[in-house]
Amino acid sequence: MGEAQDLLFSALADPTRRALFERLCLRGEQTVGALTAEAGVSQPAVSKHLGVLKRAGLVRDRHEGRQTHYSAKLDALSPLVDWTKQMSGFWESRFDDLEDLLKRMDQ
Amino acid sequence: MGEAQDLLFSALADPTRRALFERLCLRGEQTVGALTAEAGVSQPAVSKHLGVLKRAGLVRDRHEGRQTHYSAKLDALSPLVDWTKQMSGFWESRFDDLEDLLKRMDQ
DNA sequence: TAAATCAATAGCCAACGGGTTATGGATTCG
DNA sequence: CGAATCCATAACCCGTTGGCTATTGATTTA
Repeated sequence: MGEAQDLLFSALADPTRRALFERLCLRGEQTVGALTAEAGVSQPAVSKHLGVLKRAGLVRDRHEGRQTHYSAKLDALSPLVDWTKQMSGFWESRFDDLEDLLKRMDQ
Repeated sequence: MGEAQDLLFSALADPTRRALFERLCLRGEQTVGALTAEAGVSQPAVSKHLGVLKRAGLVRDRHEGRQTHYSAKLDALSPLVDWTKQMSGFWESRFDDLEDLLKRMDQ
């Protein structure tokens, strides 16, 4: 099915990448340098991971001078919620609340 | 963090594997042969994928004579719901209902 | 018992993914 | 202007992964 879905699931599969996304969710917008400082891998590695997250729609970037700020796009998680809902079968209504919230989160 | 979480996310990353799991969710218990018939890959490949899904806790197997029946373990998805909840930050209360349901589903 | 079927394992191979260092372009600072 | 900083890209390495065929063990069927 969805190419986007594939990007989403495989983007979240890597622990380092997931940690980056988690950090962005927890601490808000961060520069590449700040993320690199705690990532445990090199700056190019971080940049590459951020690229993958961006293509999956999980983050956005904002350029300011020579530095790039990244932030999480929480609404990108709704396809995941959607999929879980389909797998689970029933309970649509219970998920719908969350999905709406996610969609309203960033703009 | 969780080793189990890693297994879960990476198990769901592969499209073929996700399709197998989806089929088990949708159609219920299936033999390896039945799954192979529509998987588009060889029987050994299907067996290997099922092994990965099993180690991630996403499926269980039941041996009956010379054939093995696999079925989805829906409650294995709750860590995923859990994680999404954490990323979303707030709204725990809205998720709690679902999580309880998932946990009660199979045994 | 012999033949056939089912599924798991073994062994192999090509492709991919995540890591590194090196480099370059853009921007800020002295 | 020259030096330093920030980040992205390039080039490369190597371990992992997903696929295949061949085989084997177990069970059913003839």
